[in-house]
Order: sequence, then C-alpha cells, then structure tokens
Amino acid sequence: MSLTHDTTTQEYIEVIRDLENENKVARVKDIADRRGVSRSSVSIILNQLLEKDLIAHEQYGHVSLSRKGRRLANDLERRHQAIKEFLVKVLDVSEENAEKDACKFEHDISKETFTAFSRFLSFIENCPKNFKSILNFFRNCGKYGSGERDCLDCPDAE
Amino acid sequence: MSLTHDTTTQEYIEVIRDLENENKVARVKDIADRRGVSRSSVSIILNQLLEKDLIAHEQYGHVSLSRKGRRLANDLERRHQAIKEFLVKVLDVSEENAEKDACKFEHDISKETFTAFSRFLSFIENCPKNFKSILNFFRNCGKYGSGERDCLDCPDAE
DNA sequence: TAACAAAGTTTGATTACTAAAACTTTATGA
DNA sequence: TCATAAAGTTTTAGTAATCAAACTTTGTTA
Repeated sequence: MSLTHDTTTQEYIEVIRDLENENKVARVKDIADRRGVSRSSVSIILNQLLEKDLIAHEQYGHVSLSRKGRRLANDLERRHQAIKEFLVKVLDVSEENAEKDACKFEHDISKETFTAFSRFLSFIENCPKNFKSILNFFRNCGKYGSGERDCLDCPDAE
Repeated sequence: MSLTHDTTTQEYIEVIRDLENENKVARVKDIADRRGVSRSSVSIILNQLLEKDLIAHEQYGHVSLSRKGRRLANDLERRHQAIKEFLVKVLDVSEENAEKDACKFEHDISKETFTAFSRFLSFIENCPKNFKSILNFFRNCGKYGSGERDCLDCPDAE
C-alpha cells in the first residue's frame, strides 16, 4: 500500500488516469498539454512508466494504465480525496486551496497521518454524540473580531 | 510571507539554522553530514544561497544566515511547528510521523491551510466551551474493535 | 615552523527532467 | 489515393543536484 514511486511518476499516472476517464484513452499530446510540457518529454517518461509496468503503450499508439498503474492511480485518488475532504469539511479551507494542498500532500504523506485525516472526519460526522456542531463553532469563532473577547459574541458562549 | 524559494533551498536553510543554533556557526562538513551529501555538493549550493542573499559565507570560512535567510528560517520553523503540533495534538499522530510529514508539508502548504491548522488547535484548546474532551473520545474511538458497534464500548455513549 | 590532517573548493561526470529540432508514423480530406 | 497535417519519437542540448577525485586552504601538533 506504500507508494514506492517518485512524485513525477505519480503525477504522470494521475494525468493519464484523468484523461482515460474523460476520453476513454490517453494521448501523448493531451498528457503534454495537461502537464504543460513538450511531447518529447512525455514520450521519454512513458518509456519509464512502461519499464515500471504501470502503463500499456505501443509505439505511436494510445496510452492506458496497466493493472498495476490502475492500483496506484486508485490509491492516489483515495489519498487525494481524503485529504481534501478533511481540509474542506473539518478545517473549512477553500475548495481551491484544499485541492492544491491535496495535490502536494498525497505524494508523500505518511499512512498514519492519511488514516488520521479520514478517521477524524468520520468520527466527527458519525459519532452518536453528534460533535458535528463543533465545526460550526469553529467556522464562526473569531469571525467578528480577534482575541478572547470574541467568545462573548459566540452564538451561545457560557 | 510567501515562500518564494524552492524546496532544496529551504531544506539547506533549515540545516544551517539548526547547526547555527547548536554550534553557534555552520560548517560545510556539518551541513554535508546532516544532509547526507558530499562537501562538494554543499559548496556549490552555498554559492546559490549566497547569490540569493540568504547567507553570509566567505571562501573557506563559516556559514551564517543573513537577515533574509533568518526570516525564511523562522517562517519555516513556525510552519513546521504548527503542522506538527496539529498532527500530534489533534489527530494523535505519532511524534515520528508528525515530524516526517511536517518536514514535507512545510515547503508547499498554502497559507490558508497552515493558518487553519493553527486556528483549529487553538480553538479546541482555548474555546470556553471546553471541546478538548472530544480529542479523548477521538483517540479512543474504535480502539476496542471496528465498526459502529464500537460506540457501545465508548466511555459514555448515548 | 614544517609536516600532516582536516576542511573547503573545483573539475569532470552522472542522473532526472526538460525543450527544440529533425525525423517517422498515423490520420484526414480533396 | 496521395498530399498534408497532426501526432509521436529520437536526437541533441540545457539545468539542477549530486558524487568522486584532484586540488587548495586552514588548522593542529610534533
């Protein structure tokens, strides 16, 4: 379950996955455009991915994820979503920054931290004690000023 | 306040900061040992840092952070601590993994997410409603099994 | 203080990713 | 179907970080 591949590899795999989902198949040009690099760079990296058995790719043909590549892609997708969800739903981070940060973190986050993100969100959302209201207090805390005084403005402070 | 320097630069600045704190002054050999690279590599990178005005360094002499370098180092230190503290105190991640993850995240985390980490921890710890107990529930949740059934074992579930 | 060790630097190569240019293959449409 | 455009590949070259080896400077000590 550990991601034994470098960040570059992971990023290319994600682009290929996205293109496969959108267009059924990934093309060199589209990968290049999506990554903002030249077709020659893509061509070279694809040989590495082929070497690592992460894709299927015949000369001048289309690109698709192998079983192994698909597993990696799924794993990255899961990490990405878990991190982003935590940032947005628990920490109230904007979609945009949560997306950006998830893209970075997903490549080298420890399994323990990744799991903790998921577990905390699930705990807050599903615990019978209904702690979910905390998130509303957090969102509003300090909204109308800064410092301890704020608490006086809190919806139902003690 | 944004970190306009690449990860390599940031990592070297952190090592120099640590060595300065430990030994008053940073030496090429120590930087090399700490980073696990050769002295020649360090020598080359130091010229870049000098070019960027992040350090003071005379040929064959010691290395020290410039005002600008110190500012960067302090900023990184603050980020690192905030991230690590959040992971350990809120998410109950082990010191070891929290340290590792903070080392990675601190280089490219968005300001919004970084701030949210700090703010959430502060909220949980200082809110008059005393939400801190939640963290204990979280720590113990699912400890004695897995699935919804666990809630029955929770210290005082409803 | 002269010799030797330790620290720092420079040089020449290597690896990974990149681009531009030249080339080959595939696709399109007149 | 054949000419041309588009896509893919190969070759050559550049940048960043690295190492080993050769070299220079500094520090230590006999």
